[in-house]
Amino acid sequence: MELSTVASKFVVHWGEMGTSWGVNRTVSQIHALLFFHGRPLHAEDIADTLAVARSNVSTSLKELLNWNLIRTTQVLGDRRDYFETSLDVWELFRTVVRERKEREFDPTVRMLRDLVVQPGFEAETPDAQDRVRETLRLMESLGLWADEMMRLSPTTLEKVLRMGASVQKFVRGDSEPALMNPSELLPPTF
Amino acid sequence: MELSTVASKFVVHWGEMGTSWGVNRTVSQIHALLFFHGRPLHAEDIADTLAVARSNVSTSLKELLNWNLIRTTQVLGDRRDYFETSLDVWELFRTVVRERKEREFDPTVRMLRDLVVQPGFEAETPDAQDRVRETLRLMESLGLWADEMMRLSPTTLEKVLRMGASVQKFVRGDSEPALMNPSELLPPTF
DNA sequence: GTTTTATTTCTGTTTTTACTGAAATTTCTA
DNA sequence: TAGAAATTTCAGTAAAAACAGAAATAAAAC
Repeated sequence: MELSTVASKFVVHWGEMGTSWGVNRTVSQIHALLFFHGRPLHAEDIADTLAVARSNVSTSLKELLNWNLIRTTQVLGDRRDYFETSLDVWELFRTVVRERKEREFDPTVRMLRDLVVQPGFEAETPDAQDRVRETLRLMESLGLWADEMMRLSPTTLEKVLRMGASVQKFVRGDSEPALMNPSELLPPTF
Repeated sequence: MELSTVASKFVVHWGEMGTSWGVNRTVSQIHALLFFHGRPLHAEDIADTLAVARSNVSTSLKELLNWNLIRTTQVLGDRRDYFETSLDVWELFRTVVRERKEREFDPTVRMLRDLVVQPGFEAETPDAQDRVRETLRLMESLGLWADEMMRLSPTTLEKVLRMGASVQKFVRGDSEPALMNPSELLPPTF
């Protein structure tokens, strides 16, 4: 498959940023490709389009599956696996946040919880103890908040965000606050 | 300087996580050390304590300065530079968010803005166009929101967070919503 | 202005990560 | 169940990042 200039720019940039987002270039390029293309692709197609080794694609797809960012689909009369991603950016966003929280955040919270109950902890200076406890408190608040937010439906999440930004404009007199029906805060499963 | 078991565990873990947070081990270990220790240290002291090369510390300190996570201080009668970090976790948190946003987020927003006005863009399928525009929209909302949030004082920021988590518990009937005086949402500079 | 002290820069090494291509395995098909 | 098609694993290579130690530079002291 041949990429248009626009598609190519999108995919290449996403790939470059991927490295600073904690995944390698190929992984984020593949995801960008699937997202932009909008329809399922099989591994070989991806390898051709991005000009990377077939095996590299295999590894990267497995990683994307682990991130819950893609899923496999089947095409009638074709035994190959096809891969697709959600086309809803907000859902993708939620998935990324959830996964990154689990990998990059939760382990530290556990470490801190562990630390403050260790026998040696009380021997540290009171100030150091306070700082560690404060760190734990911050991370726990943040984690709790993120969990709640990620529980919201994409639509609601978007509104909460816009409201958050607007509340402050309002207090500063820039505009009216956004209106929102609290019942929308109910999780989508309700 | 000899680290206690607790301090060591804190520093080592922070260093490990650093790699998944986009900075290298030494950089985040140094920051963890300065934070835990709570008082200014000079480069050699840091190198000794962490058992890394003096030159490595020099590079890492420069990077931490770039991140605005540490600053230099002077000690009377000592020509060496001493380094210290803010001891307020919330302020540190704000700094990290601000910096990461600038490096890992804003460039992509610019790319997307650029993309949607490129001549070739209209030639893409309507669905692909929509997805890119939606991505841009999401990132712009998120960026705006983050900017607003990071403008708040640490104390207020903490309250907003707790409130955010509590609103939803309330709608689900778990508890009363947190109370908050809207005037606290005024930026600290007011 | 020379010596001492502190810091940075630079070069080469080590370590880690990403990737390729081939081989092995699995899965389907006929 | 043999063969073909698709996928994964693996071993080796390439590329990138982190780091050490030496050399160079800068800053202060004498």
